[in-house]
Order: sequence, then C-alpha cells, then structure tokens
Amino acid sequence: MDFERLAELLYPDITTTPEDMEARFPRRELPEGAVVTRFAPSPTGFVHFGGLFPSTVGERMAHLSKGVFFLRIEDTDAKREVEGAAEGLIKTLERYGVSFDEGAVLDENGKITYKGNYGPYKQSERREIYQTFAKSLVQKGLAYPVFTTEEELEELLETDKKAEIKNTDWTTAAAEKKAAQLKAREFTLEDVEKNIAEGNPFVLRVLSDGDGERKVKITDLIKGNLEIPENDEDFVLLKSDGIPTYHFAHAVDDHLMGTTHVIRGEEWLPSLPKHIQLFRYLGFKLPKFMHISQIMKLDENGNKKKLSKRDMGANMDDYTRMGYIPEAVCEYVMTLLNSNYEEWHAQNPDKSYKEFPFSVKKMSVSGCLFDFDKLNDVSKNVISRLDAKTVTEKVTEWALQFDEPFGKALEATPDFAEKIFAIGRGGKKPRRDLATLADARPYMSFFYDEFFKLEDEYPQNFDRDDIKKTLVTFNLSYDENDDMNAWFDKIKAIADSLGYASDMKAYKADPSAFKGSVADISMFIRVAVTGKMNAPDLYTVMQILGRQKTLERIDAMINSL
RNA sequence: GGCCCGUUGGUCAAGCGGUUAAGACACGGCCCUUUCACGGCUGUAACAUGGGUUCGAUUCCCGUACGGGUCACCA
Repeated sequence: MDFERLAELLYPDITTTPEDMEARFPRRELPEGAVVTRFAPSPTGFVHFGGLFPSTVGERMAHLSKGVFFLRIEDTDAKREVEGAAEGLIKTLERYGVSFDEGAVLDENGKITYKGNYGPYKQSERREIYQTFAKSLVQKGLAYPVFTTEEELEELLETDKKAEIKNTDWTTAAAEKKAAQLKAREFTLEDVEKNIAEGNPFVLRVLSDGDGERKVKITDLIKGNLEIPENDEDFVLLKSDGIPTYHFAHAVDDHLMGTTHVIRGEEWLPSLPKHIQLFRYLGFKLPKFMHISQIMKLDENGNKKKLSKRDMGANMDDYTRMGYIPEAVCEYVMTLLNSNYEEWHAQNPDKSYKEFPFSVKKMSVSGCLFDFDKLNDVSKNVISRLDAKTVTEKVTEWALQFDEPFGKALEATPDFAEKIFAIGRGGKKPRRDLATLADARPYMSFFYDEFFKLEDEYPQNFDRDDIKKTLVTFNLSYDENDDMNAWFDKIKAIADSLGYASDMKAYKADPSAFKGSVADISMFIRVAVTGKMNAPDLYTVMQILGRQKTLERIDAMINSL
C-alpha cells in the first residue's frame, strides 16, 4: 500500500511535520533533578476528592524539585463537557493548595487564561498538532482509517454496552471484536478514495504490532515492576470529529509539553501498554509513570468501593459546607499519601505541610478507605493551633454562608466571640473541641441569649431543694471580681453547707458519707448558666458572660424549679 | 469471563528472611480534674489461605479465596 498517498487522502490539509512540532516546542531547560508534572482533568464537573490526590502529588513533586506543574484541560469529549467546570476546578484546587505554574490559570476576573510556551493547553485547540503526528503514523503504515456509518457506530456502542452492563458473553464479544479488527485492516486505496469523495467520516486506528501473549515490562514508581500483556488492539487514535482519544492526546501532549512524570489514577494501568506502544510508534521517550491507588469507601454491604461522585466527601465543596478548613483536608491528604507525615509534623509542629519532604517511595500501593474519624482528628489539631482571632473570622465567615442567624450573632459582637474562642486556646496544649467550623455553634451558642436553651436536665437523683439552695446562695454571694480561687471557695462553702463534699479526695474515699460532691454543686450552677452538663471552664464562662447575664440565668432557673 | 493491581488490628499504616509485629485514629479502663477539653498511664485487637524455597517465613515463589480496577469514536 502506498502510505504516503493514504496519508494525503486522509489529511490533505496537514502540511506540518513532527519535526516542525519538535522545533516549536523545544525541550525545557530545568535545573538538575527538576520534575515536570501535570494535572489533566476533563472539565466534566466539580473537583473530586480522588482528584485532589494525584494533583497534590504532582504539585508537591514539581515544586519540591523546582520543576514545573501545569494544568492541561482534556476536553476531548464535547458531549460530557460542563460549562464553567474548568474555572471551578482551578478555583477549588487553588483553595487546597494546588497551584499551577503553567497551563490554564485564572485571570483576575476568574476567567481562564493560558500561560506558558507549550500551549495550547486545551486539547480541543490542538487539532493540528495531533493530526500532524497522526499523519506521520499513517505515512509509516502504523495507523489506518476505518469508515463507519452512524448506524454501524450506534450498533457497536450497543453491543459494547450490553457486554458491559449485562456482564455476559465476554468471549464472543472479544471474538467479534477481533474479527472486526481483521476485517477493518483489509481495505484498498480505492475504498478510501471513494469514502473520502463521498465525505464519509472515519476514525483513525493504530495498527497494533502487539501480541497479547507477550508481556511488556515496565516499572511504575508506585506499583513497582509490572508485567502487562502487550496491546494487540487497534484502538482509536482520532475520533471521527478529528479529536484524539485520551491515549493519543496523552502521548503527544505529554511528550511535547515535557512531562517527566505522568501521575494518574490506577484505573489507567490496564491501558498502559497502549501508551507504551504509542510512545514507541511516535519515537518519544517514555516518561516515568506513577499510578495512584483509588480512595475507597465502604458500601452498605461492607465492601470497599471507589469513592464515587455521589458520596459524601467526594465533592470538595462538601468539605466547605461541613466546615472543614482546607489546611485540615490538605494535611489529611498528606497523611494518606505519606504515612510518616504525622511523625514529621509532630516534630515540626509549626511548619506547613508544604515543607514536608514528600517521598514517592512512601506512597501506598493499595487503596485506602476514607476515614472521617481521622480527618476530624487532624482537623481538630489544625483548628486548635489557630489563634482566637483567626478562628473567630473563619467561623463567622462560614456561618454567614451556611448558618446565617449564628453568623449574624458572631458578626455583631466580634470581640465577644473572640473571647469565647480564646478559652483554652494558645499555649502548648490547646483545647481540641472543634473538628469543623460547624462545631462552633453547639459548642458556644449558649453564650448568646437568642440561642441559649436548656439542653440538659438535672439528673433525677438530686434533691431539687439542694439545687435551688445552691443557686440562690451562689447568686447572693457572686462577685465577678473574685479570682478563680475565691470564686471556687464560695462554691465549696455551698457544698459543705448542704452536706456535699467540698474536698474531692474525701468524697472519693467515702462517697456514702456525703450527698454528693462539689462537682455536683458546680454542675447545678453550670446547667443553669450554660444549659448543659458539659461546658468550658465555668469561671471563665461567667467572666465572659458578665455578672448580669450570669445572675439572670441562675434566677430564671431558680424560678423554674 | 479475560487481563491487571492489591490483601499486617475496626481505619491509616511501619516492618521487607530471625522483632515481645512499631506508631496514629477510633474504642475500653485508670489517673489528673468542679464538667468538658487537655495531659499522663494502660487495655482489647492484625500478618487472608494452602503449598513450596529456607535452619528459619509477615517478609521470597506458586496456587486459592476475597476485594478493587479495566475491557468505548469516556476520560
């Protein structure tokens, strides 16, 4: 067959050559050891937690090595594209510390612009580039066209779907495919001429030289040494609209853009032989591959399942809504990525996770389960390290968006809110009450009259009279200028007068000698003032609340008893 | 179904030929403590399974089971 002729028939408009492209996109000049990575999402929706994973890895590797991290938009499937998705994607990633040096970035108006010398960074705008390489493959006899009518196409899709969905008859499906492939390879130049003349659409398929019985050996930086059967499928390079499939675009783009490390989810592992074959056909140097394990969740049957976009915690916006701060999510991601992160962080409590010496070798080969308990723990630490002012700001901002009445209350008296958040904050061992910004409301709402309510009841086993006497006596003696000791001495005095132990040691030694202890007396007061059995330090609470409100609440309780 | 990847406590995981098999989260107990939170101590709990190789396997090899992924003109 005259491949030159075939190439001309197929791509008469393409006058550029692969050499032209190489010249247009020269090799990058980077410092020794610098790594070029990329994140290449398709703009089909929001950022998925599973997408934060590989993008964080890429960002860390590139920036830790003084390399380049770029964003390429893989919009080769027009049908699935979602308007505005790319902008949202970039914004979200930005919030989680994933920023790009090159490729699609946002301008000051939040619109996409492109930066860098290896563009376009949007695949739909790289047609000519792909077709140039496609044409050269045809010239070398490594790719060929398949003309298929719309009906035939739909039919094919139908059978594929059937095999997939009904999970039936894989063997005949495979045999049919094989036969179709052999048939498609047999065509004449005349057939092509005729089809082109009629304006029939075609796809370009690779002419595979692979043998499914043989295996390719490849080392994945995460998975280790792999042996996968060679690709023997004449897969599609260019779709009938002239747009490449993922496989072809990946080979061409990552070569031209100088990607040194291809980081992606492990769902790509099975198609790796296709990519290896393509890089070879195109004469490209193979980049390093890193296939990252999926994040899983437990389904209702207790089986691990890929975290899908419907799941809570999949959409990064979920975290915002739930009140997780981005730093916490980032740190959680780091703990999953490199298990020694926590150890490092314990030794370097003041350093940002960005200073952590991230290591590819430490990455896990197996998929891990998403664990909210762990996220909460990490998040509690992160929030506990913030100062009162920052927490006040963050909670207020969050609440104004997701819990407006509470947000307004905080906003009205920021100094008051800050005093509350200052309780137990600062110092080496701060309180860890808040896992999320949303936890603030149940924690502190009793400080605000409009949210104050009796959440806990007095336990039945206490004499109402004792409670009443405690409250009355406390109110009469309360002096907000007392220091903590003086304040507590008064409470102890009440305990003694009612037959409750003021000394906990004595109480514990012989509980039967007392009606209760000073702990119970404190609780009587606490419930009256906070409406709850559990609250931050009562003395401080009263100080912040002020004399008037404190006494009012106690009075109200006395009257209700 | 074929192919690929995986399997150490409930979760994340260290260990990679000889260990009392770390640590963190979660859970239980105790201590501290006026409650909570913090802190300290402590406990329960694991190498999926069967064969090899070896003086010795959690570590290496093979099979089995289980889980996941994938088999599109989607990425």
